[in-house]
Amino acid sequence: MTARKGEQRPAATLPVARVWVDVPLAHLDRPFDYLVPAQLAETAVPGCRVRVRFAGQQVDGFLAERVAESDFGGRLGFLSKVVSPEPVLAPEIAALARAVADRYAGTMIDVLRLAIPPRHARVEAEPPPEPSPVPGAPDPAAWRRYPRGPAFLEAVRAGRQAHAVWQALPGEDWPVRLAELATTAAAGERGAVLVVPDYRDVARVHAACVALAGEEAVVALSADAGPAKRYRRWLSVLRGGARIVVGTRASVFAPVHRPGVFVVWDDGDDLHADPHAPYPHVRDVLIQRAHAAGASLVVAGFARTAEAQLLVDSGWAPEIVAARAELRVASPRIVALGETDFQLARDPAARAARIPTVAFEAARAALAGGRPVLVQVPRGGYVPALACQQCRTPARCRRCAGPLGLPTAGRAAARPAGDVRSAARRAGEARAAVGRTAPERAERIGAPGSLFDAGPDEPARRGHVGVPADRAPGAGGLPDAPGGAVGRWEGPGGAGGGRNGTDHAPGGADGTARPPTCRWCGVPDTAFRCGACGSRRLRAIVVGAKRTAEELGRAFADVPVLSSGASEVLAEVPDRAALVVATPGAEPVARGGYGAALLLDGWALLGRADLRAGEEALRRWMLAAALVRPGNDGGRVVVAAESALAPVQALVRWDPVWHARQELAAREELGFPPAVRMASADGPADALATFLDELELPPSGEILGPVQVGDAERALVRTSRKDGRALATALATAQHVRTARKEPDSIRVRLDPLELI
DNA sequence: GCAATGAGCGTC
DNA sequence: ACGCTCATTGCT
Repeated sequence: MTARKGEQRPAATLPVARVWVDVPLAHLDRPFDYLVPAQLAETAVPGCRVRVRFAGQQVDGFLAERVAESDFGGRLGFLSKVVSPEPVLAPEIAALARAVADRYAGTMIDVLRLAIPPRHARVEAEPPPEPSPVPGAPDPAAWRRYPRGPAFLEAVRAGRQAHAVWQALPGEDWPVRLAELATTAAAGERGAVLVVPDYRDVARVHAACVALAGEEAVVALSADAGPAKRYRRWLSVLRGGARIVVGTRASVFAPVHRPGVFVVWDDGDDLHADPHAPYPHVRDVLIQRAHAAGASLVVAGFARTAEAQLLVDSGWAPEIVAARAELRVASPRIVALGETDFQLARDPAARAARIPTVAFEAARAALAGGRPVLVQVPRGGYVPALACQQCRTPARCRRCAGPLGLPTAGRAAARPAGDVRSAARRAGEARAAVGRTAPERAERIGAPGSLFDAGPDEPARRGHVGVPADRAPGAGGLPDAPGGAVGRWEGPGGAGGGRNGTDHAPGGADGTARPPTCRWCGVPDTAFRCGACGSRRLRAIVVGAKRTAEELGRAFADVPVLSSGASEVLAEVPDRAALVVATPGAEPVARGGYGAALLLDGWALLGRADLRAGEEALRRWMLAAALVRPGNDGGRVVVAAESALAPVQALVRWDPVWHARQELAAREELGFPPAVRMASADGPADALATFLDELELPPSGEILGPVQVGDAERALVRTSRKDGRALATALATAQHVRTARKEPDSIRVRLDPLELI
């Protein structure tokens, strides 16, 4: 397949190959043209892997397309070699990768690295699989518990495009529901991609799909398989053998033929955010892909994210939720125990474990009935944040609403407030809040003209503009706003004096010498006052529930204790009396359902220095509580958290929709994603400063920070949603400039990063 | 005044 | 890791 030197002649037809070269430089993120030598005319097919000479080096690349002529002015080189004629880059995936790269201010080749697994020559030489038999459509009966469920399945069956945000009932056998969706598509000779957080979920959903659609129709793609196995399975999808793909995040790019339905399960799980550049999120990629492919999409989970709520609010996706009557039948009985309700059990052993009566009794009853009891304990290693001493609402910066923390010696506290710039300020308007001392600033926060005011270019009304489901989710690429423009965003106090708006507290916050400091913008807050209850006292969140769980084991001395966590994760536990201690995300499934669950990780989850802390706590609680039997079958859940808190109320009432609405409203008020588009930029101080200087932001653009993060610095950049595309373009352009200049330092850019501190 | 040499740069 | 440009050097 190698072209020999000297005697090269271009192919007779379509002699020009457009090639994505595998170089890491942002400013080279475009195809380069090469001549196809006559002897490679047949093998140099669109989508194949090639090697080309690029700047004197041999580099890998993907052949995007063959065309008749080039518009390059200079002399073209020849392709050096066709690595393999296998067309691994399907046109659909190429378009998707381009859109994802643009959405995340990254490069095509970075996305292709995520999308296309490494080649394995021996596997490629194996004969292609037979197309799998078309399965029959499954029985949609279980979907009748959800009013719009059967209609959605019917749309998938008929090959119509439909979107949905689905909240599963507690106890729902969701792997089987996902298998039904996939098999319904496969029955119509369409493909399906089911994306789940981890390999345990892959195994469960794969088994469910095999049971419905047959072994040959389904393939499991997850990173834990070796390279040969991985490539073989992926190839079987590419070659049309398997119609249903079950996998973890990278399978969003699986080259299924004629995709009919995409599903992301538990979209709030941070495993759905790829840790490799350009850090795409499964939900975003599937929204884009479903739209481009005319396929259906389900964003699913027990809990609902603010992002999913936005899809509903904008009219992009109708919701699939059960009626309250169904929920009453399915839900375990859930109670919350705050500190005030914390009545210790009389039993001496339980007393030693500091187990409240209600929890102790719930566990005792379940164990007496021969059923396992789930005990959810926090993982170690959460960064302690500051919260209100009195009501434990996380303490937030009054200017940018970032999380407050205690500065470690010699670090973030030193950054002056003057580092904060906004596009508006650059344009010449002096803005009020910048560079003032804290009390002065506090006075100004609620006033018009603060940094958080919606600019003149923002839409005047809050709210969403609904669009028909067949409309583009965003102009020309990934949906900047699924369903178009979303209303304006404002900071604290923007509209009518919000939560933290009018505080003007004298005196120190907690009596310490070092004032609490915002982890985002670096501004110290010498006059903290809780926005929720008005208290001026702060506390650091501390955790001790792991020990509680151990002591609980002693309280039930004759019951076996099983443990599932970071070191060893159990998939399933036997259906008999046992204490199952698990960290969030590692809860084993109990076949008949747990008799009870004790959720002891409340403060650790709610106290995380993360804007998603509440949503994340609810998500993890619901995942655990969903494993418990219905209340009328004795199922009990006890959560150790203050019942006044929104996530706790949402759990007790099993109302993920109510919580998601609140969460989204709060993000709109505070100026967090998904209400705004935000990016983080990390790098050495000097390089970052230059990078930020050169950013050409849209009018709504604003820079927070930088603040010190470890050895480097981090800034946050945000714009309104409608300027999301412009933000990504600005960041990409700034990266192009840097790599073109051969700057030695690199700046890491992430859009809408999940962890924002 | 101009060839010989080398560093830097773009990259088809 | 090549081949191009452009600056510097050294010789007539």
